[in-house]
Amino acid sequence: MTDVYDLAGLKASLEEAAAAVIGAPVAGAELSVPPRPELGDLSANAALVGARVAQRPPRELAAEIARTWAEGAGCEVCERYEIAGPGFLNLFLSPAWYGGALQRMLDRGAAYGGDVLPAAERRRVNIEFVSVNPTGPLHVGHARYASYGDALCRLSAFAGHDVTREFYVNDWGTQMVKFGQSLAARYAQRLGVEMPVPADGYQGEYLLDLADQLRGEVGERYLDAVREAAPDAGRLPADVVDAVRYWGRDRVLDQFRGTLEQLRVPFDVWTSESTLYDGPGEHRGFRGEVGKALAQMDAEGLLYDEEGAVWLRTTQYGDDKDRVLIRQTGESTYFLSDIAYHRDKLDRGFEHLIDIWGADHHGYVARMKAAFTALPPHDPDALELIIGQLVNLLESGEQKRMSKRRGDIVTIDDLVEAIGVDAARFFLVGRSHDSTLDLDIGLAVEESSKNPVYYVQYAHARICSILRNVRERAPETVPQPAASLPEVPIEAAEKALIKALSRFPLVVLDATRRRAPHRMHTYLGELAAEFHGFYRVCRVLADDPAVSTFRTGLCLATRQTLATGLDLLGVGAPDAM
RNA sequence: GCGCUCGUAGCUCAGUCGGAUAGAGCGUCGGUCUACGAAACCGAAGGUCGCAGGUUCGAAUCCUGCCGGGCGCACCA
Repeated sequence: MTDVYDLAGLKASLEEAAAAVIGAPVAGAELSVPPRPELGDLSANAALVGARVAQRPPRELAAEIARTWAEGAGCEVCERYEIAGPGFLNLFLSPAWYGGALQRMLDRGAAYGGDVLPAAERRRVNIEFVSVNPTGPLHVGHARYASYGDALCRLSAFAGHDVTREFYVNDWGTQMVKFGQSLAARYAQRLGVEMPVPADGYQGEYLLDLADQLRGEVGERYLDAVREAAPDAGRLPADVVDAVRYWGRDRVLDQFRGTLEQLRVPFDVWTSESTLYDGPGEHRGFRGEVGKALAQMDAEGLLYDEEGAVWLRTTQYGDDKDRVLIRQTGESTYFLSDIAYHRDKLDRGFEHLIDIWGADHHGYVARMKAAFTALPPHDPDALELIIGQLVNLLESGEQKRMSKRRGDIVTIDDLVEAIGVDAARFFLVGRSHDSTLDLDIGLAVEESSKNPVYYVQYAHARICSILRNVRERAPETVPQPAASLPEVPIEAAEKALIKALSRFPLVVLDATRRRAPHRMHTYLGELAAEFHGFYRVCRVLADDPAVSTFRTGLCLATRQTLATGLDLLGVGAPDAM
């Protein structure tokens, strides 16, 4: 079933040969491009990796693997091979391999690179990201997680997972009460009532606009309540604060949707924390999903009462200390909501849960993992917590602190307006999520024309231009969908480009498995560079029509791969720039 | 103090489940448009891969210790 014209298949066939020689499967063998072209087209380290198990010298092993492979699976495509260095097996592939590989890419069209996950690895997966309390605008930090999460979703779905994208709305608890009080205070001010925003409330100016809107909709409905409580927003009656905060939440969520849509980050499901407290059943004074979770934890004997609070024994599952679920005041903690929420996600039929959190939440990982494991099905591997590092905001080299409550933030809308969606997305997903990211807005604007995204997009536009030329001046050389490409001599630059293209499915697989979309970013830069190199050396509209047809096919495959890869990162592929 | 994480070229970063002479972009210097897009290409300069040990045929990659930056260590979220 392995197809040696596909890089993954070629690798598999080499591993089979190695396994046959050694008598045991080799783990961790890689197929790479050698550092210098004269060393060969591809290089396999199977003999080096397998030497220890086989208890034989690597070079001797490599020779035997090479012979087995070249006489078996590789006989059609192996021109010759060399054993090099400590035991690398360097392959020189025949022109037939290059033609066959390109042919397969064209045959698959837009599907090329997709469905690469083995069936056994595919899951119904829920990816939750951005999730933020709806108390103010989304800022550039959120943009990073939005870009990362969205790219991970696109990659995972393309690779073969069944992906649901979810946004968890933290609209319950202390922060939301502060938000309600702050908004009510701004509303009061608009009505001429003296009521400052609470010191630990949300000071941002965006609340002024919301307050105006609120006043426009409800008029003076809350005037009496506001006068009664003034000047202390903390004395506002709960029903007023609730009404205001839920109204405000809905407005903020509308803004979220608009901003995220503009950033090309769609969500399938929006779940409100507050809805977890609604529903049938009751346990320890809580209903809905939260009540269900509490009942289940009691059934497992995980809860105890102490100092007037209800605690969960997370220490039994690796946490530093036990955690409070129900406070002395009788209120739930955020942690309790979160347990109920994750339990519910499993109930909804997901086999694998991924949460993407900012580094400022990493202290929360151990307890979440512990709680999740404590509940059936007691499977820690079903929940994957990905910690993304933060965005460092700089202003002319100086570090700048953002605070949502202070209202001192650079929003996603600001960023998109400044440099555009494509440049923003490409930049934000260009580095590993494990590294902190410096962002200087001023510098980003100044340098946006140098953003590497244009390098990749330029390659795409250039190909489109070439293809327009070919269709106009030599339409008969455009490869026909059903026909095979002609056999022609293949230049080194063409080989390099085909090799780069043939890596694409492996990059999709690797980026998906490692949750590392930035690998696609890096790859696209390399692919574009190979194309520009090809373009310099090889004329597509050649004297020989067969050569033109082959090269046009190469352009088509490159154009498709660039477009697919860019789309996986949420970036557009323009026909002209 | 404890935990997580990062430390690679002047700057921003790839490469990190061990592999050949450690890469890219930006910046600097020099060269390429009378044939398909110069937003491109070619070349040069630029490195104790934070430091010190260890593991082995082989370490930027794994282990230990130290140094430095970021982030956490709530009955906030």
